[in-house]
This record gives sequence, C-alpha cells and structure tokens, in this order.
Amino acid sequence: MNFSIKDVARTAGVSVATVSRVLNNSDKVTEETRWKVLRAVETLGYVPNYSAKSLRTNFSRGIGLVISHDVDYFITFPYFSEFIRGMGQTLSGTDYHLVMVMSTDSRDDISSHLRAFERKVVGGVVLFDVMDNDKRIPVLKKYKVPFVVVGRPSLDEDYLYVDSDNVKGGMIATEHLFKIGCKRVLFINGPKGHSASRYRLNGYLKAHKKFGVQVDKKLIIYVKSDSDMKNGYEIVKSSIGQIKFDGIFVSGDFMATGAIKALKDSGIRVGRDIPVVGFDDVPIASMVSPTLTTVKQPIKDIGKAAASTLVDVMNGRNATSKVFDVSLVIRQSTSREG
Amino acid sequence: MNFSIKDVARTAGVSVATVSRVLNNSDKVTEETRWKVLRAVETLGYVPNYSAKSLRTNFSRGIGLVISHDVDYFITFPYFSEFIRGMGQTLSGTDYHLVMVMSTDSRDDISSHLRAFERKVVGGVVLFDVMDNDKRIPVLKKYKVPFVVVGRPSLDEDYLYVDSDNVKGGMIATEHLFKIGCKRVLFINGPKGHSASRYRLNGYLKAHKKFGVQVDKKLIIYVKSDSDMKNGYEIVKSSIGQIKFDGIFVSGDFMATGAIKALKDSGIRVGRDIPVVGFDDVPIASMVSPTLTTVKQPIKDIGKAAASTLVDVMNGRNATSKVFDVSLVIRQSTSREG
DNA sequence: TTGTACGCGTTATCAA
DNA sequence: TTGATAACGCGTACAA
Repeated sequence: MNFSIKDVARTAGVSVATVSRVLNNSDKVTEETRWKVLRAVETLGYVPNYSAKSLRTNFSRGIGLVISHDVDYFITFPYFSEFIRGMGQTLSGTDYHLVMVMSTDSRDDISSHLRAFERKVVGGVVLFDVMDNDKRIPVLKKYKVPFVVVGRPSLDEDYLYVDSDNVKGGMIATEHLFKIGCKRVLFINGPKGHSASRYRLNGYLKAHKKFGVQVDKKLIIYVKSDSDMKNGYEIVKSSIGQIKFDGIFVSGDFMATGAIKALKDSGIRVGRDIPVVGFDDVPIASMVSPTLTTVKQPIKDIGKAAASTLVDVMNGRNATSKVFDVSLVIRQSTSREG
Repeated sequence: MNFSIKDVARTAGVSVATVSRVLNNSDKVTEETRWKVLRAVETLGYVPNYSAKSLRTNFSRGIGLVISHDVDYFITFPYFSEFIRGMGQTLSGTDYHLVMVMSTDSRDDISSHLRAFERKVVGGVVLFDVMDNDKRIPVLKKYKVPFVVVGRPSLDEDYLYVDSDNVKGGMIATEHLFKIGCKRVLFINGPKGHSASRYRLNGYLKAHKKFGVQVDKKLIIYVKSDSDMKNGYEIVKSSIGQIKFDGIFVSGDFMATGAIKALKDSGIRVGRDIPVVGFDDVPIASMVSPTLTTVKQPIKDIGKAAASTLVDVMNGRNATSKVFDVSLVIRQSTSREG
C-alpha cells in the first residue's frame, strides 16, 4: 500500500532520477515525461517518504517548539495558543509541520533543542519565553541551528526575532491611566529578567516622564514565576492597604482577570474607584465583567511571522526581524462610569 | 560536528552492528563492549539520526495531531491546551514528540492524517473533535494507521478511545439545578452530531426522568459550529423573553462565561435569579465572577491517557480504552445568595 | 534530456 | 558474542 519512488518510475516508464527531478521540479524535463510521472504519482497515490528525504538531504521540515517540563503550563496560556495558531496558519498547506518537543530539562537548558535538531526531528527552532541575555542564543548560533526568537532578549540584536512593541505598549497603557486621572499606577509586571518585562517597564517609566509623574518604585511589582491569574489576584489582594494606588496596569490579561477579581472581592469598584489595564487582548478580555481595557498585540501575526521567518532561514533565504505595532483597546475596566 | 554510528564504532573499536545493538539494548553484548560503546557515545556526544532510524525501521515516533484549517481556532480553547499539556507530560522524557499538522482539508477529511503517516512524519494519530459515526475511523483502520480517539463517536466501539463520562456529567449538572429549585433548565449543548453532545444530552434527559420533570424540547439548543463564548452570549441573549427558563446548563465553561455575561447585561442576577452550570472546569471558571459551578473533567489525564494509549498501540502492545470520571464543582453561579 | 549507481545513517540477517 | 553487509527511499554526480 506504500509505494516508493521506484514504483512510480516503473509505472511511468522512466527512471527514479527522472521522477525525483519532476517532484522537486529541478532540472529540465520535457513536458511529456513530466506528465507521465505526475500521472503515475496520481494513480498510485504516491507520497514521498520524508524520513528518506530528510536522511538524504540532511534537512528536516520540522519546526521545533521546545517546552520545558517545569513550565509546561505555559502551553495553556491564551497568548501561547494564539501564537501557535498563527504559526499553524503560515505552515498550513506547506510541507512543514510543527513539532512540540517536551523536554525534561529546565527552561534555560538548550540541550533538548540541540538533540532534536541533530536527530533531524526538527530543522530549526522557535525560541520563546526568552530571558535577558538568554544563554541559549549563542549556543544555537555555535551549532548552526536555524532559529528565530520571539522577543528581544539582548541589545546586540545579532539574531532574527519577532516581537511586538512592548515599550509602546507599556507607555500607552500607563498614559491612558494618567489621562483618566490616576496618579499612582500599580504595575504588575511579568517576571524579572524576561525581556518583555524590561521593555514594558521602559514604557511605563516613559509615560511617567511624559506626564511629569514621580515614579514610586514600590508600585512596580514583578511576578515571581510566570504570569498567571492567581498571581494577579494575590498580588492585588496583598497590595491593598499596603501600598496606595489608584490605578493598575497588569502585564497580561490573564493576570488582569485575577487582579479585577481581587478588587471586586475587596469591595472596590473596578473603573470608578480603580481602573485596570491589561495586556494582550486575548478572547476573555471582552467577556469578563467589566470588560477589560487592554493593550492589543497581534499575537497571531507574530506567530505567522515567526514561522515564515524560520522557514526562510532554514532555506538559506535572508529574512529580517520584525516588530509589530500594538494599540490600546478601551473597554469598561477603565470607565469612570462603571 | 554531527557524528554517525560509524564514528562511534571506530572510536569504540567495534563494528556498527555492535553499536546499534548496545544502543537498542537488543541481543547480547558483553559488559565490556557495552561499556566501550557507551563511553564512545559519551565522548563524541553522539545523537542518533531519527530520519535514518525511521527509514530503516519504517517507524516514526511522531504523535500526530491533525488540525484542519477551518477549525484551527480550536487550538485556542482552554480544553485543547490542557489536553495537549497532558499529552506532553506523558511524552516528556521519551523519544516521542508531538507533531501538529495543519491541514488545508476540511475537518472530516482524513487524507492529511494518511499523508502524514505515509510520509512517516507521524507514526500514529490522535483523533479528536469527532462526530457521531465519524467516517475517518474506518479509513484509519483500513490503512492500519495506529490511532486513538478522544471521545466515543459510535456505538460499536471497535477502536481505542479515551473519554470522560459525559452522561454522568450531563446528569449531575442538571440534577444540581433541579435540587436548588429549577424546573426549566435551558441546555446549551455542543454542536449536533458531536459525540460528546449526544452523551451529555443523555445525562440531561436522565436527570429529568429521575426528578420526574417533563422535558421541553424547546429548552434544548445546539450551538451551530463549535462552542465558543460568543455562542453562549448570543444564545442566552436571544432566548431571554423567547423561552421561559429558570436555570442554564452550558456545555463548556468558555460558553458559560458568555452566557453569564448575557444574563448580567440583561439585569438578571446569576445564581439568585438564574443559576448557571458549565462544563470542563478550565482555569477561568474560578476567576470569573460569579465563579462558575461546573462539571470537572480530568482533561490533563485524558491527554495523558491518549498519548500513552497511542504509544502502546504503535508498539503493538495491547491497550484498553478508558472512561474518566467527572465531578461537580459547586461555586457561586448556582448560589441562591448571589 | 534521461539513466545508472552511489551514499545518506540505521537496523537486521547471516556468518563467523 | 561479534562483524560484514544488504536494504530502507531518496537525491544527485556523472555518464550516456
């Protein structure tokens, strides 16, 4: 039931070399032989064996996404899902496929990436969840593994990346809160050391400068591990009474949902008393109540760009890094009417 | 930088056959030669080439998950994310890897699965999002593609599946609503034809029988396409005033979130006026307000079982289908105090 | 323009 | 217990 290139050759009455040439539309073949071959492929339902292809060409069409065991809950974040969806849309209809490697290594260990590449399970990798000066990058370079980074973890940007404009994001979120009268904006940022956290903080500070507001470092809080809803809930819960604030900027909608719940549970009116701005604009943002004002990132587009950039690199085409614009989506959580 | 088995053999002073034997701990080898080989592997940092392995053995360690282009948003559902996470946890530390194939075919087209299998990109597939009497199943059987089904789409269960007890789920959800005084429970079910929808309806009907409540077919609504939050919102919105109901059972937390929002937007108090029960118990269920009473499915466990079952099948071991228990998690959305 | 023949890295068969 | 070697399906250098 599984035909090989030989069967096609025999059926078409040509040599395997010719079949190969037609299938990889290389070299010259007459229209007639091309037609004969394609007809044979069709009748047999021939499907090329990618293992053989990969072995022969030393090239794999697997797009690697390595996920460390200890942070596998990352998969469940709406941001990540949407990102993968974007990659999928780019890869759809191509011969490339997404390979998720679940490693037992810790998140900053590159060996799983390397192994997957050497095994030819993947032909390149997407590096996400990157830290400042991520140590994995130089290693990938050293071993010549094609890769693309989601985010910008270092200043000497000597690698390909796709990112959204986090500085602008942090800025417009904070600005919006200032504009509606906030003076002391609590900033629940992502984990310290994460590149996105740094850029967003930058934007937050910029907005302060622009509006002539003094920065109070006590208002800047980093979540310990990765951002999730519980963090948002607990941080706000414990901040109430401890720190004075009249607005909240949360680095992630999921967390913001938790923050809002904490306010509500404390009898504080979201919007009227304390406005809240999130980040990402994932689907739940428009379904929670109050609906969430947030910084919209084109996550799907970032995923698409990551995939196409990586494929380009894998094929030796030159590609360029991209930074995507963000925008503020104003909803109920910053409405003073609420 | 990429060593082959030959290099290992040369370094260890043995033949490639011996190296292969050691690496696949087949056959007999003396402790001494085994040690020599392993040492050589270690020093060279040898990593086997899976393409070659796959070519030779006609076996692929890719666990296939085919996603149709037209329903790719499925990826973003919390249920799916958690499911993948479960699979990942089982696969972590093994040589198997998850392969997501984005197809351009429609969802009931099996050809992408077949192609991925014939290409040896995957060695088996997970079939999810199945319909009653899914036509893909007999085809997979015919072509001897190892597979496992998530759900139970047909009565002659002549295939391996993992599922949760949807009948019980539908039953305990409805029962709970009856117990707190509801008489007319609006049931927003998944799409018609989906196997899970059928089982949950079954449970819904059973509860009616048990409590001696007449079933009003007008109260049973199927979402058109796949369940999402908007469906929940719009269905409830348009039902208010049209149909009399005093409780809602929604087949999915995401949709339930939409349903709750619709009630709130209409000035109806969730819980006190109209209690709502969801399904799944995804993370947002405990973060929305009111928090959501829901049927908890062990989604991650289902994912784990799907992966391990498929690996068993791929290796010719015999495996058994599994049905996972569900339970009711009572929260605020069914509290009369709310 | 087309065909022959080799080799990619691995496993399995057969001899030794 | 170990080694030599054929074969898996494919692409390509070289020959025709």
